[in-house]
Amino acid sequence: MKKIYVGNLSFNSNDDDLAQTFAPYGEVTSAKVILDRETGRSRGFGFVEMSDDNAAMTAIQEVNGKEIDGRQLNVNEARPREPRGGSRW
DNA sequence: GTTGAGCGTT
Repeated sequence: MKKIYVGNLSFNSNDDDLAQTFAPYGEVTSAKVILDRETGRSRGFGFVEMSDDNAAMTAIQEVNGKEIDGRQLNVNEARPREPRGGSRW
């Protein structure tokens, strides 16, 4: 399983659009466009998870730079998300 | 427009 970061997304993109973008390259197990928690609008980036690592890496190479709605996607392996939790737990 | 969320207190 590979986690992929997708940046420079069009604000018109949503979770499903993201899934469809990667679907041709392998099994997309999860796709999510990050929305601004306060406004509910797109933050311009998202994450995709694929079950097959090499399919994911191929997808990264193929989708990276892909122009969508006039913007070129910035795709690469995602970095780990900071652990959740408040200042003390 | 660039690396995810939330509860709720130090």
